[in-house]
Amino acid sequence: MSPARTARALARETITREILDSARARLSTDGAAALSLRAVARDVEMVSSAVYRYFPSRDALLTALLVESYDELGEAAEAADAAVADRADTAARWLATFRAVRAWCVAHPGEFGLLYGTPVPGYAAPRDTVVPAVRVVRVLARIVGDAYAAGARPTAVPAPVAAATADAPVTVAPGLAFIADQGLWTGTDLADDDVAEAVRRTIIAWTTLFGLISFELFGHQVGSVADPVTWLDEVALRLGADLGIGV
Amino acid sequence: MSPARTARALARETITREILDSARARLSTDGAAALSLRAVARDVEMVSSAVYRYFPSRDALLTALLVESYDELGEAAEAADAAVADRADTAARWLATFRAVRAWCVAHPGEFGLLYGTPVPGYAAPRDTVVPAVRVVRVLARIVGDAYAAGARPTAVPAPVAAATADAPVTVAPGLAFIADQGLWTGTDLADDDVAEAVRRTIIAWTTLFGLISFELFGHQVGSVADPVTWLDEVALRLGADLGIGV
DNA sequence: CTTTGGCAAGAGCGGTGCTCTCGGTTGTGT
DNA sequence: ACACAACCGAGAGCACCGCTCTTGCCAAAG
Repeated sequence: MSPARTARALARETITREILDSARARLSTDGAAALSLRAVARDVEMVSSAVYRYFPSRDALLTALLVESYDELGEAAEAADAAVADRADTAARWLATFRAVRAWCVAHPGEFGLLYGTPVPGYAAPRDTVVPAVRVVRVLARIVGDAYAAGARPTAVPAPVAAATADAPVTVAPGLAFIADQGLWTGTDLADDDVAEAVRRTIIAWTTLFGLISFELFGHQVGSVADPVTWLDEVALRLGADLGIGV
Repeated sequence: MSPARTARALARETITREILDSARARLSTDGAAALSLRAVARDVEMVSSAVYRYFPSRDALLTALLVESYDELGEAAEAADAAVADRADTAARWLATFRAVRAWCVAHPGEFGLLYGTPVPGYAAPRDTVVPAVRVVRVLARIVGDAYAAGARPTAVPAPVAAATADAPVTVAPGLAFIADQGLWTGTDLADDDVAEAVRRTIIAWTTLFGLISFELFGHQVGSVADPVTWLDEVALRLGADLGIGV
């Protein structure tokens, strides 16, 4: 960017990219926990110690991969939503987002494992990763908000749930605070109860979507789901219908 | 068992147990992928090569841990269901099972990572693991079957879902073949459509339960869910209500 | 032209899975 | 009672890993 594109800066940029690409390739074959800095070094034909000039530690490399992957996934979700021409067709946007998220994860199983799988043992993701991490659920929330602004409403709470949670405290409250912060749901004249209900179901939808993909990629669906693609479509429809999307 | 409890056989049994226990402890601290045979050897105060007398490879040790953990989790689920005195109260059994599954997973995060997290890179689970692996979902299916035998029915399919899947092939068909095989849902005079719907929702329920626990244990709920325990209760109620459990 | 600093290379430390060999112990058939 | 076989723990060794430190080269900046 700013630091005068000298030959040296350019070379550094190129090599950094090569390292990241090789690391992501290794991610899919070896898994995040077993990501080997030496193996990456061999791939880019450098000595292992040289890689440390670009990333001060294996953890730093992991963080870079984490941010890059979260951003790619979020970008894919946002692009899929934005590609639906009829902005009022929230059902189509909802389905497109579900499909795009799954498609990215299936195309990048290694990165998915890094993002949502077993945490890498001695590694804790730094703060920088939370913003890109919520991009996907932000897309979902925005679609819900648009649907409600257009008059849609969540379906009624099932009677037993309503009875059991009548005087229970709202457990999800801090939950999607950023929804309010970022004004995703302003413009909707929802009652507070409807907002709470919508937040709950949005979180459930995201949780289920993650469960679907995780089961598929980690091999827990063999013999129980014939076709993951149509299965995901159907579940997406059901979750959307609960939210009042797609009437 | 049968092979005459000689002093040697007894010692072998004891040491095998010690190795397994140490390995499971390490599982929680280091993660499944980084499980080090040398580390468990140090824990049981043996030389690493000696451990190979008990498990021919690290993979064999992993398989043993996998089977043992699946069985423990399945046992916990079955015990929770069985502990509900009023067998007709399927809602209570449903909730108890959800709670027990979560409780076991929270108490055994390392084992959970092994069972449901990122697959260990060079390791593929052998056939022996599929039987214990389905015990949990079997418990859920049995409860659903009991509810339907007592007259419960799944709630109506949301209109948009019904419309979209009207002429779509059944994608989940082979799915819970073992439900029919093991006669979990005999005694219910369900229409074929209701059976298909119930199978779908049972799978969705299990998928969502897994997603909930995974998000909680892997740190994707921070800031979005205040109290995982009451949140799980509520989601369990909702999923049960969709299935017609808990009217 | 000199100095600063980025960068590749290599040696070295302690860790890993796994194999092989060497004695000592235990169980068993004669 | 003895001998043979099976078993088992210890140790050395191989090739790999992440990471640190030192050395020396070479381009960029003054």
